[in-house]
Amino acid sequence: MSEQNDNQQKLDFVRQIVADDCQSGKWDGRVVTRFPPEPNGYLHIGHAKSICLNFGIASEFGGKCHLRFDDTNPEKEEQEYVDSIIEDVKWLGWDWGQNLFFGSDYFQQMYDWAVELIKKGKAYVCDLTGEEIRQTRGTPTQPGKDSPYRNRSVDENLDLFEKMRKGEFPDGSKTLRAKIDMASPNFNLRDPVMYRIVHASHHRTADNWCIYPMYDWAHGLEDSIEKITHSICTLEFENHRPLYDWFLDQLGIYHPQQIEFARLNLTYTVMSKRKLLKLVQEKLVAGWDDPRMPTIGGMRRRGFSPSAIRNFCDKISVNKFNSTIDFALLQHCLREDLNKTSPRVMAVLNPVKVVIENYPEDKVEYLDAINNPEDPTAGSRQIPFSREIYIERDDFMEDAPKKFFRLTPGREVRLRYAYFIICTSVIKDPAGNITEIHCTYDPATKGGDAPDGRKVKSTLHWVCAKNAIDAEARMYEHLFTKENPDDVEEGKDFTAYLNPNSLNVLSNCKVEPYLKDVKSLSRWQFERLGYFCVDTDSKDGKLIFNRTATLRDEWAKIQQNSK
RNA sequence: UACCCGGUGGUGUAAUUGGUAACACAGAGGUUUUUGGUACCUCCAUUCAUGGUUCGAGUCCAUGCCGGGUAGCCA
Repeated sequence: MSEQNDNQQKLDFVRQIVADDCQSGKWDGRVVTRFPPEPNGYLHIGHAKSICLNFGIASEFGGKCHLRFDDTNPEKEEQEYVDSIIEDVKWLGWDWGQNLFFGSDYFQQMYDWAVELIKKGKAYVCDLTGEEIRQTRGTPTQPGKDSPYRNRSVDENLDLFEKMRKGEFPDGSKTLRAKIDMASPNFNLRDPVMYRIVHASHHRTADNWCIYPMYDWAHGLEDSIEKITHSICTLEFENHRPLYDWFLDQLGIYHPQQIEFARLNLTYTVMSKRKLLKLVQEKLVAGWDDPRMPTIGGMRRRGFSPSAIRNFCDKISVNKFNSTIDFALLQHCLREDLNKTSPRVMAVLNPVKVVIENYPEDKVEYLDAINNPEDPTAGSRQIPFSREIYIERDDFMEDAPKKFFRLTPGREVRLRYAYFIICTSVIKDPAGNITEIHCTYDPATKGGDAPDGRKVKSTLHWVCAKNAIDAEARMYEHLFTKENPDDVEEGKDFTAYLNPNSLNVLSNCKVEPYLKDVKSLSRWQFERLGYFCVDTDSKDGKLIFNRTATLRDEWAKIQQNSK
């Protein structure tokens, strides 16, 4: 058993079940879980919760976790999704070893078991149309009606089922149904469909099959074949568990335990595949990996690290009731990791030129800058300094309120790793916009400390004008303005709450020359601004950064509160 | 109005399984600081309601209230 359990750390209810089973020897000490995505879309942060749960349990209890594609619906599934899912799970840092499986590999076995159920008189071929099945299913308060085909003979069922498989019937003309109880209070037991006829080519089995198993029939069999011990799924399958159990019991085959947990909800985001697809299709975002999307691909491109996501999944734990996690918790996990791992660098997003009047015209000197104060092994680098530099426009105010500590006429501030400067004058264009700020510097403060011990209230980041590299920064905010975009008013849909400011492109940024050869997707902290990640669109000569997250910002809070 | 599941601070999870509500996030205030970052400190709930069992209930029982899920030939 794992260290975590030896230490008697709090176990969530799923892990508690697994721990109890290990203790009682229910599965002979085996722990086998699985992550079973349908390859019909991209993975998102909600899937990450499930992935971390299943792979996490396997690794903590010395078991295995299978990656299994539940590919039983050829009309929706594609190889492209299989590839992206594999990439995403790997990126998150999980390893399934040899245990990569596909539900479609079990089609023959499933078929044979269906035949067995027919022989036992537990399944029948039904000629009702979809509409008729719906009409005879009954309502919550009324039982359904038996299908007129319910009592066909075993031989007839066997014959018809074989013909279904051979392609002798058109799509939708017949189904194979389990013969259970049309009066069951649980709809799932009102003679559920096991097979439907679909003449569609499957991404793996091509045209070998024209009948495809339904989820309820297929899923338990897949679990059984793979000798899964704990089949963990989301809450909406709770009502399906009796059916999961029924199929396995009728067949008398290996029977895993299904356990349901609540799916993840996050403030300011939508999680359903349908809604995410709509955002992509209607071009409300740039694609599945748009950095504003909660998809794993989007988050990767935004600059999230796998460990930030995994820590987040640990912290939220799992439970059986619906809850909505504050986006701020995700952000906290992100910053916690990025703070420790991201090299610091200086970049000016919204530049204004500063001329240091008493600094020699042609001089360039190199100053020592620490790469990461949280990580001594990250070392330091040399940054160029000269008479003209850029600072952030927001770091200067002509008429500053008392709580503004930054540059303002007559006040001394520090340029990080460089010198103290004092603003002496401001140059404006005819329209009144500031074009240059003139300052003087104190040569004795080189490196950022005054030998006489005098202090300054603030430190500014800057970039040497002569050596600066141009860059673009894509500034992101929440995709939605509303905490719960799913909570819609009459006549609106969730897209009504899209944040018009969710993307703001700054194309005139200046970054220090150290960033010349950055690698795609590398993560940096721009001092005093936030964490940034090199976008996949970034090229030599055209640097593009995505703002992953801002730093916590006291000054922004003060401004906000004074409004 | 059928069946299933669930209710602990603003949010998310804990509570030695009946022993006197803990941790984290958010928020507020403060200390430190060459990032208004980081780190650190302080403050912020008597557990949906009402009854009951008990020396003792967030934990057990009853009733009620509230929330979620379920009527695809989707998963």
